[in-house]
Amino acid sequence: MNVTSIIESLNDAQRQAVTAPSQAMLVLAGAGSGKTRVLVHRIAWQIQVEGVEAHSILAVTFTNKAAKEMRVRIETLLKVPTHSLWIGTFHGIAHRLLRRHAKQAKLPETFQVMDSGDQLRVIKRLLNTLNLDDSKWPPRELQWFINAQKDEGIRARHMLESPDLHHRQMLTIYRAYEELCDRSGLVDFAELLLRGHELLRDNQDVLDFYQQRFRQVHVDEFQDTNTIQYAWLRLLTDGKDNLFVVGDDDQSIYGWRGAKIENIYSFQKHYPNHQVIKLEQNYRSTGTILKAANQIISNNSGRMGKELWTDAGEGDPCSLYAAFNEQDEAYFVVERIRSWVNEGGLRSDAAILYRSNAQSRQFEEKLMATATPYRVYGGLRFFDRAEIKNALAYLRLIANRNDDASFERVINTPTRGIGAKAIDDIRIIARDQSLSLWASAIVLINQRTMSARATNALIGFLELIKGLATQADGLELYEKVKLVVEKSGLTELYQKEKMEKGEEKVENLEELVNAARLFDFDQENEEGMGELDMFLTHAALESGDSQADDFEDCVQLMTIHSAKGLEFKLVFLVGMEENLFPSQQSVDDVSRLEEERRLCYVGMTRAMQQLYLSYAESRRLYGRESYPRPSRFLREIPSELIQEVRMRATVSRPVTAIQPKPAYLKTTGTYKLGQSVSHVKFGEGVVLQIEGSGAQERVQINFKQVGVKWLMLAFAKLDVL
DNA sequence: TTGTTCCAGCTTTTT
DNA sequence: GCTGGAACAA
Repeated sequence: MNVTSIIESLNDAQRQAVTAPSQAMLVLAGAGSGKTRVLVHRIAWQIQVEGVEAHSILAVTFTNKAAKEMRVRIETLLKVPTHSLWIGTFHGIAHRLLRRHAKQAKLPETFQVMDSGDQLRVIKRLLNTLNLDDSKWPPRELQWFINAQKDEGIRARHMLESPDLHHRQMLTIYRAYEELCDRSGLVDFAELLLRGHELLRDNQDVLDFYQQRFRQVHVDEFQDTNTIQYAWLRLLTDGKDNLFVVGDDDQSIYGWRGAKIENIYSFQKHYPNHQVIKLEQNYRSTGTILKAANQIISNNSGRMGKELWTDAGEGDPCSLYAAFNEQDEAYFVVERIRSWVNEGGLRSDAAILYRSNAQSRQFEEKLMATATPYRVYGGLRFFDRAEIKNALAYLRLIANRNDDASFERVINTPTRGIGAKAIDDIRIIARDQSLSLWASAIVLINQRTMSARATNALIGFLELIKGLATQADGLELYEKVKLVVEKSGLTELYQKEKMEKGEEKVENLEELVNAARLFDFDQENEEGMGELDMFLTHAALESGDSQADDFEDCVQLMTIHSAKGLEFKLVFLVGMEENLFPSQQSVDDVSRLEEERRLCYVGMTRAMQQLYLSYAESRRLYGRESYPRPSRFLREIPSELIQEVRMRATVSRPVTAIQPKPAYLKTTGTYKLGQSVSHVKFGEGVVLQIEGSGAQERVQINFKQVGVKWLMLAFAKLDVL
């Protein structure tokens, strides 16, 4: 294989980074400057040219998606499979180490990974057993508190007893939570990292082994690492100067979840022999878009300093639309997308980016009304769905009887006559005798204190689990899943549920069986884990796409956060208003405001050809009409880069007063209550309500197939029947 | 046990 | 103003 194929397509800075001799390296890669490319080629270079074994290379990312993409790209470049190459997320790699060295990590061999939903439930239950009022101790806050401590590497026993009563109580709960997790063999996400760090820190032999094994350690999105992740990287590369990190301080947008942008500065201190390479040539956007983005980000302090440029030409100016209200904003955006599509553009090249999820609705309604296919990112993921979690809980109980979280989840799902009283009794025994719920249930049965009926119900449940475990023995993975789905009564439960909801749940359960069938055990197989354990881990660590692949050409709707790393020809950055973007909670804190500004920078640099910015002069928020000021970020863009768009004929409008409805805009009178109508997409229905007038006129229709919906008359293609 | 009502909360998200 | 979850009633 020849060396040129690895470096020929690279620019000077990229090539320098890729071919540098082994040393600590910080690659500051601006948006669209070929960050992943450098990482991929660097690894290929080391294997191909430096003769480093794939086995001795570690590459860490934040998302499974990024890890997968990197592996595929390396394999494509090298034209060989790279099985022994360790590429994974921080959590995935930590998990792998903990499995291998469970004993040294002081974990049971059968430990299971909890996702954040599981964690929240465990905390709620814990508050219950501690007889604490969860309105006074909000579970979410506690979850946040515990994770924040763990992210900083702090265990309950490290924390000082504080005179502050509130703090002391938090500490007590943290301690109790740790005990409960230990007893149940459950490990939350933050714990994976913390344990992973402790494993290396406290076991010199393990540390030596991996330090020697990994000749090269690569990290993607380094600006997003938190304290414990960086500490872990440092242990692994201690004294070896072999840490290669790629990141962009200007794209650090996860400070609120513990990411430490400071790690970039610390890196330079901790690895004094490091080299810094900046990638500033951008291959994505037009010159105008880059100039605007550069201007915005230049308002931040303490940057490493970077300025994106392109030789691709200036392109069109950015467009700014001042909408009358949020409806008008949505109308404008959807109209622009329609003309983009009419001119031959793909819907999937157009993205609507917003600061908060709640903003998506307006756009969805307008897109729906114009029958424009769209896809909203975010929301429930496959493995997060209640029916899937229930099925998984049965499987987890089969794998580990002590998994209290799962036990509690399914003991009465579907209902089998085990009421709150019985469950309470079990909890009390568990608490008093430090037993798992499973063991406590057996104790409770033997006490013979319950009614015969309750006892039988409980015995029935325990027998069911035991029976499933026996029957599952020796079956293929997918057969086990199928067995559980059918015999647990879940399918039956959802079949009885009315409407499409239940049907969908049954389908999801079938999909779970299918997922198990397709589960690539060999590829994921690690450290001799059982196939079922591996599958359960996979479900926790990789929650799956929120939507099945949709091959239809769709407009993309998502938050700016989730757009990071993506690019679109046509981008709408909407809701550019003070208190929305930047968000209310960020405006009085400089560092948070700067993070909002970085977010704005991230949003703008998603655009390849055309960037539209918009704000509404009036917006209904939490049921209240507000008159926000345009976002300060808009003022930070030089006016010569911006073109104001006016859609309406109206030239000016008093800023203060609420617009009286012009007399010429009145209800058309075509639609009456009870009128039968038909819609291209939704079929036949009956008009229930009419509201607003003119362009804002909406009708509520009860469709036979899809139920009640509000439609904008201006767009809805309705026929009177 | 189910359906209803009430009430808090309301950035951003991956693992 | 809406939504999801919990408390409550039947």
